[in-house]
Amino acid sequence: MENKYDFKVIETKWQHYWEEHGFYKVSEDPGRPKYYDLEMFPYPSGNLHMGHVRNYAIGDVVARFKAMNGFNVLHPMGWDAFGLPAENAAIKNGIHPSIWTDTNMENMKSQLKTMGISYDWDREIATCKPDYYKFTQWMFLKLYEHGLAYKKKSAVNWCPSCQTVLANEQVVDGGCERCEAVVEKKQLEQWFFKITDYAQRLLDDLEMLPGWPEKVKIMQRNWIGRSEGCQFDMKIKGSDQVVPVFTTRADTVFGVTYMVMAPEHPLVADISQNTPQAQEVKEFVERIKNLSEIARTSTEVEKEGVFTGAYAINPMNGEEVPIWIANYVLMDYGTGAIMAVPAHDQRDFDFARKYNLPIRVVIQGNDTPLDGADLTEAYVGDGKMVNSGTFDGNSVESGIAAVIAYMEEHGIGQGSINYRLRDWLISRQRYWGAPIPIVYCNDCGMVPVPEEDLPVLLPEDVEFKPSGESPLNYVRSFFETNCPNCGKEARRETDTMDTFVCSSWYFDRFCSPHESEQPFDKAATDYWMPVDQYIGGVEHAILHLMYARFFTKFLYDIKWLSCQEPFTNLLTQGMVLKDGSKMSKSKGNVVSPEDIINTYGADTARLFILFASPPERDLEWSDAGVEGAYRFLNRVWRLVVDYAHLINSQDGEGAELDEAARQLRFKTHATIKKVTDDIEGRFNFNTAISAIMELSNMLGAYRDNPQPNPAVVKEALESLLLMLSPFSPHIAEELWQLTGHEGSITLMAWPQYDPSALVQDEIEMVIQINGKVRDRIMVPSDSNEEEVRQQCMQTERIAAQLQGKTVQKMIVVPGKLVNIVAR
RNA sequence: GCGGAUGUGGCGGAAUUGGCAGACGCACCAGACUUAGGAUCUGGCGGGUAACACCGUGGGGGUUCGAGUCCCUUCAUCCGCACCA
Repeated sequence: MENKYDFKVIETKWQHYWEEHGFYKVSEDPGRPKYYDLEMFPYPSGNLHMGHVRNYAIGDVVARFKAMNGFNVLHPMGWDAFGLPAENAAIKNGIHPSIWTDTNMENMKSQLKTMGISYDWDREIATCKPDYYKFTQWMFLKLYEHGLAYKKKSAVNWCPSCQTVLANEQVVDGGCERCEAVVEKKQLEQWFFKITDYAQRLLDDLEMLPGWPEKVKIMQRNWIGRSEGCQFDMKIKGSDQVVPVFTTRADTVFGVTYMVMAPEHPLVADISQNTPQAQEVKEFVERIKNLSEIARTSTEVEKEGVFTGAYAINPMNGEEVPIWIANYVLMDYGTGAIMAVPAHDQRDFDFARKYNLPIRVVIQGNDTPLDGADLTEAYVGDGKMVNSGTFDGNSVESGIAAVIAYMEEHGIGQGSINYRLRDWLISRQRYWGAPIPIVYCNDCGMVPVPEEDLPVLLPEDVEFKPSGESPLNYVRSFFETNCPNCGKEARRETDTMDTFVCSSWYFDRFCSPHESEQPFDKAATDYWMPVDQYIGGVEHAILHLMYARFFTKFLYDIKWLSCQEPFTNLLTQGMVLKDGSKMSKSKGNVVSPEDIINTYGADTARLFILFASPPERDLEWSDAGVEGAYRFLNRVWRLVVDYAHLINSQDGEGAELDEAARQLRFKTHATIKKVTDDIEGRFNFNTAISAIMELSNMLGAYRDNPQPNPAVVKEALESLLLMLSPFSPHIAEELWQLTGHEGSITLMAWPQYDPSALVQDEIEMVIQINGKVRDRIMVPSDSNEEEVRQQCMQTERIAAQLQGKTVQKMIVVPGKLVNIVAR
């Protein structure tokens, strides 16, 4: 046959056809159910990698499948286009970040187009464009207006060699990702978003997300880290000062033998003043301050501390206990100070043993020694309170409640909840980001830029410092401005926003990407939001997904959005591996999507990547596997070509089906059922594809039939192409046309199975003896249990096996098997 | 240390509700076609055996007529968090 599968011609042809006919452009249509299908938009690094291909192939199957099932599908794509690599490229190669980014976006867009994904490109957005970041700035202003954006001095990661602040994610193993210098801590004025105000809702509303992987929800729960306890004040002996402490173990308050404050605690200098320990304390604080984040907080580091010379008073029993400062107490959790109960907290125990501090047992477990001196480790289990005055005899649980109640009654302290979650530091001392819309005026102080003055444009003409320091600090025309309030000379904020801010609301923007006066049109988000299916890498399980949820809740609160959660269903796809590890330049195991698409075509690339593994799991790249996918598409091609004469004739309509034809029809409908269930119910594209392969195999074998039934073949082939089309759309289009259909397969309805075709006259039943398969029989599918029992005893093999045995029991699983229990 | 996941042929994987372990694909072996084959088609393919028997889902134990699937225990690998009071 001269008609060969020429993917290059076919793929180009249909990509142009789809584009010319605007197939994937969508608008709101109240008459149809909507479906918002979204893949995490990429950073425009310049080239697609296999992880992208996998992500977008998965998303495209969902989009095409839903469209064929009658949904009005929104499937947009854009660019998370601000960020450090562009700036590094500028420093290294002298290319302006905007040019570098534009070039990359263009390149990746054309690569995406060769994949044949059903994007509505009219909705393309890039977060680095003023028409977008204008509204990122608007988001900032709204948060500011509602008291959720604030500035405070904070310890940040500082790279002494690059002379700049680094984001947490830019610190790799305690060093700068760019120059590997050891990162230091530095106190700087920084902008924060008050995500902690939403901690409880972010936690509670995880319950509203049954469509999210449990794993991601657990990670978020742990990250939020809610813990219930109480907070109370410890008075400083001989002073009016008090130090609040937080504990989850109020029941152990009578076991307090010392107190610990974080070295950074603001009262440390005060209380140690005029004590013999003052100098030692000062030195210790200095030393700890200069440690890197890793050296400071790692569990590997041995606990150490110094006595401050001061004493605190336990409000429950009036006892005086020494106040220490130690490296194991952190300033930014709880109150930065703890009551130490070495008998019942392992960390306190370790510390107490090291510095010979007393250990007093106040919870008596079954075998807990009463004397702290006999303990070998802290006792953290349940038990009865002892040495605790009137509270003795309480269990841990009732003791906690009783002590808190007592504290509240006597004005000592109160029940309190702490979160591990911290406010979101959004300042970046970088050029390539959305400028923070704030002006500093000597008279008016901090003044937000009025909405009508947005966007605060990034100046184009800047000079990049080799040190990495933000060029914005040197652009007078940028930072010299007038106060929006009083008109006097003022200075503009030169920090830009973390790129996670840009990606916290882009899914809203996709609903109405061309709005110029507002971030999005409420009618559009009311129609499209929330995203029905969100797909991306699990590496965003916490940061991006938490920030996006926070923004959505905030926009809901200020009545801009009608949904409280942005993503109804979440699919976290696994990584693409080669030789057992993640593809990376340093390992030299990178497979380029461009090469694969050039050699085998997009249909093959997509098919392989979806077939090789279920989406959530890691996928091992295999060149041989790609060959296999390519061969399969070639087989389908030949199959259709071979049958072309048959299906173009109209013979055989309504004719009686022989056994072979009935089997083929059964397989067709069974496959439709299976593929539909696999895609819709559980996103198992690998098994869906294997089912399509089975149908194809059966159709291939049926070619040998001397009297084929054209109607049954036609139905089988059409179903095959329809089911293949979400996975490998180009070849499906071409073969659809080749089999005499007008128009595009993309617009066709998903095939429906006919339950009556799945009814069989006879079914096979397995016969087991003592749980082992010994024979199989065909029985009429309407046989009752008694008939099956009779029949299975009569087969030769079963009769032989049962020689000399007594049948004790028979278990019949209708339609499946019979198990004969014989001894 | 805590939390989570995974473990099935030579390989990727399937078995969806406790009911035929190994679908589908790759690799491999044999055959057909052919000047040729790294194309295509047909057949085979967990171990074991002449054929049965028998053994087999990381290891050990248990529940059950029946376990890859449920329970207990243990090992290995990967991921996340990591002094969170």
